[in-house]
Amino acid sequence: MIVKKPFYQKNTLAVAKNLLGCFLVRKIGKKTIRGMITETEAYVGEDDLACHASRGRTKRTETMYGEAGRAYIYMIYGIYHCLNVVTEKKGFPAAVLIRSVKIFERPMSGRKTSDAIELDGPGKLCGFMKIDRELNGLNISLGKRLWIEKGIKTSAKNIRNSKRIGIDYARHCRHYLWRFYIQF
DNA sequence: TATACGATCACCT
DNA sequence: GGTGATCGTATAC
Repeated sequence: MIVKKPFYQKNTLAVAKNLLGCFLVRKIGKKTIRGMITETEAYVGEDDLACHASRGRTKRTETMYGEAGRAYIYMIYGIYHCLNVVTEKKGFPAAVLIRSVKIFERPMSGRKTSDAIELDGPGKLCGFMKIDRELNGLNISLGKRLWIEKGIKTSAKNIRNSKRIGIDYARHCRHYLWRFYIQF
């Protein structure tokens, strides 16, 4: 079941938690890759110094100011891409960074190991799923090329939170516990 | 026009 | 623990 727009219009911290256990789906031609979201981070508004929108509305952050349920994808360190989902009301810049997914199905038939593939890190995730800025602004509630489906049930018991990664420059905001991950 | 740096990762010690 | 890769973006001049 494809996650629709109202899901993304809620409070960003709630969406970040709700996305845990959902499936991120990427369709490339006939191939479909489906991975369970295991780690997210929230970036909320211009007052959040870790959020790209803290420097105001620019060409790059324009997508974050748009309607909920769009993909905000940017390049980082010249080599990697990061995938975010835009949340909350149109005009309010907020998004959830998808940091990690776990893929259970085996990519190659005949492989003996049934180990899940851990895509632990936004750069690795985008690399494996071939997500780049070409998909920036895509409406992911339509179920075309990239979307999210309802997944396993999670509860407060198996959701953990911590400080966000790699944003030590964000003064007091770096202390916010806006990173969420699943602990089974 | 020029410069500084980043929501990362792999590899090094 | 630390560092280099590598380029788009923001900001300063």
